[in-house]
Amino acid sequence: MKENMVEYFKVLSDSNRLEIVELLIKGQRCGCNLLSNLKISQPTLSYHLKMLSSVGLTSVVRDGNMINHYVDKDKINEMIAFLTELRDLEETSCKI
Amino acid sequence: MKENMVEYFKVLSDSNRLEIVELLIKGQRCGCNLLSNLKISQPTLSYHLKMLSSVGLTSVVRDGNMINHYVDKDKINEMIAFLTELRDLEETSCKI
DNA sequence: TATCTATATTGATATCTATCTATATTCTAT
DNA sequence: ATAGAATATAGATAGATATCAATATAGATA
Repeated sequence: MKENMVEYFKVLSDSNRLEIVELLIKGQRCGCNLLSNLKISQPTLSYHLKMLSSVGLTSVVRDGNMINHYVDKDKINEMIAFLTELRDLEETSCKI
Repeated sequence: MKENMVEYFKVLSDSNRLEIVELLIKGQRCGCNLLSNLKISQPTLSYHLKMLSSVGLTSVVRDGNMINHYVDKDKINEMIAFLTELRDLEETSCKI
């Protein structure tokens, strides 16, 4: 669980990738569409999309020439659950 | 807001730092205490603690020789709020 | 089959990151 | 004032990261 979180945080800790997720969460899009909304080259976009899918934050579905990407909201929910549990960990006096 | 999130994600995207946050969230601790719970050198710990506090995820309070660190739970709540809003962004048909 | 479009890969590179050892600083207490 | 403990800084380094231009691949269609 925690190792997954480190991966998710790492993948979301880039402004272009976070932007991509914000675009995709509203509905699936192809790379060419994303490209027109970002200021990066096509190979760089391809690299970021691979990072996102490599940890499962996004998945793809082919549609002819285009490959549509979409966000796996379950992964977002996992992050929310993790942070909520973290926040709610009880204080203890056992520190050693 | 979003730029803050990129920073928070970046800072939490390291297993040692996430471990530190998990330890601190249960109550404030000094560096020497953290050190005994981690497998890193003292300068490396100092570096990580600085990263955490530089984005405001932690703060410090001096207690004699020791410096106690604690997590700012408001920042965790900000992350939860951001991810929740992200997840709940409505789908639209306007993709361009 | 030839070509066009969308996407992926390669190779290069500049910058950033995590880590260490060695040393310095800061504060307390003797 | 000196010594000890906790913490910070400096300098070095191996490895990771984001980026690009150039090129390759895959699928659709004329």
